[in-house]
Amino acid sequence: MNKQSEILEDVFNNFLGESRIFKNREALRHDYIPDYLPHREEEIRILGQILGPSLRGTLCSNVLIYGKTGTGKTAVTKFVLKHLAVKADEIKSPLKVSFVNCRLVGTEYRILSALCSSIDVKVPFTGLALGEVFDRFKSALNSKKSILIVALDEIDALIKARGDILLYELTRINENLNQSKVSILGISNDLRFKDMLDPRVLSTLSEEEIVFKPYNAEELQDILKQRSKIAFKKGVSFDTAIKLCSAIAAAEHGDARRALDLLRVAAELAEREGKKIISEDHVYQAQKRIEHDRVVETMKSLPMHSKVVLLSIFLLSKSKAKGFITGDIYNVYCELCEEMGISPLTQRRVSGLINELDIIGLVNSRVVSLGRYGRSKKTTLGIPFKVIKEALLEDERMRSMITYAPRCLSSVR
DNA sequence: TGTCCACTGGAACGTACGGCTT
DNA sequence: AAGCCGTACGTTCCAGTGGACA
Repeated sequence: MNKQSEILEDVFNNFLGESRIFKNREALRHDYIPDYLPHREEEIRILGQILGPSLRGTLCSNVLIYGKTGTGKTAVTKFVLKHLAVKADEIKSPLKVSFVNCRLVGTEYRILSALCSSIDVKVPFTGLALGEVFDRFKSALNSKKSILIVALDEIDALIKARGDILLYELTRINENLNQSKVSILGISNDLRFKDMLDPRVLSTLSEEEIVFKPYNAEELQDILKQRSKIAFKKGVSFDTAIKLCSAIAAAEHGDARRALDLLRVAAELAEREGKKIISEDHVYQAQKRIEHDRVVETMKSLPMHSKVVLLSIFLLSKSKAKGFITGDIYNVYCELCEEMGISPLTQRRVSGLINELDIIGLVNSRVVSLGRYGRSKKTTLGIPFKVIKEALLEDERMRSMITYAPRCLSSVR
């Protein structure tokens, strides 16, 4: 066996052999639902009280659950629904529960077909009109006496993509049912979600509301500690890593998902080094890795012109100037387009593209007035220069332009 | 105090395209 | 296959604007 074969042999054995760190890697994934959810007793109790009446066969109120990402909305809901289903089974109550993630499921059709399958109605993958599926759903409900609790996770994705027609129909469904009843539980992390709704839908949907507050650093620590006990083997040292992960995540909106991701990636890095100690350094490395992956992923999905706009801002950042107005960016953009042989969009459109880049966090822009010199948006890169550079290098067309020196740059204010 | 810059951002409209219905 | 519809993306037009400067 030569040297290289030995190296690979080592690497593979590392994976095949038992992990030195992980006992149960899954426990650090954010979709893992543990038996106990720290610091969510109050929310669990409230949701339980709202859904409780369904066990007696009476209709319970519709609920809207709000909160930023990683505040435990989905976990608490799944936890309560799981216990509710178990209890219903115990007392032979005709209660059914259906949990659908609107963003993952995608289309209205698939949401409806998921609801149908939860009450044992079979519908084809495709081919039926929406109305037909809805009718089958209703008649199936009408043919038996039951209470159905429909949980729609990431409900804002449904509204943004399709408007609130399906939601409207769902909130009205009880008017046409005489045997069964349907309660809706909506989960949203977009706080402006309510503004997008038809007022009639909103008033029906939000009979009850629960708001999930972000976790603070101490609460995040408790969550990580609890998961670590399940995830890591004995003798693995993770206390300092947990403190740092919690502090980082608490500083950014108290997102438990973020904290768990950090810890998981840090642990994987430690594992790769064959260590049993997850150090602060591993956490910092993990932070970089996650940030890098996020930027590369978002950039991949960007339309070409958005990439060119981003490249323009990147090239401007290379020069000393700080904060560039739309006119400057547009000049560089036009030059790049010419150089790349594509026809440029209008300034109005580019201004819109900058706003879109701002929303996804790749750049920061704000409207400023320059007095005599007019009113414009000042834009800067929203993430470290190096990260953007790495991400741009992964795109073939952008790679060749990354060293380009725009002619118009000397005129930048 | 009024002017005027360099845009912003809303609105209406055009075009291309994919999916569904007929 | 043809027609229809909704959506995405882009253009054109234009009223509105904050504040430096004359």
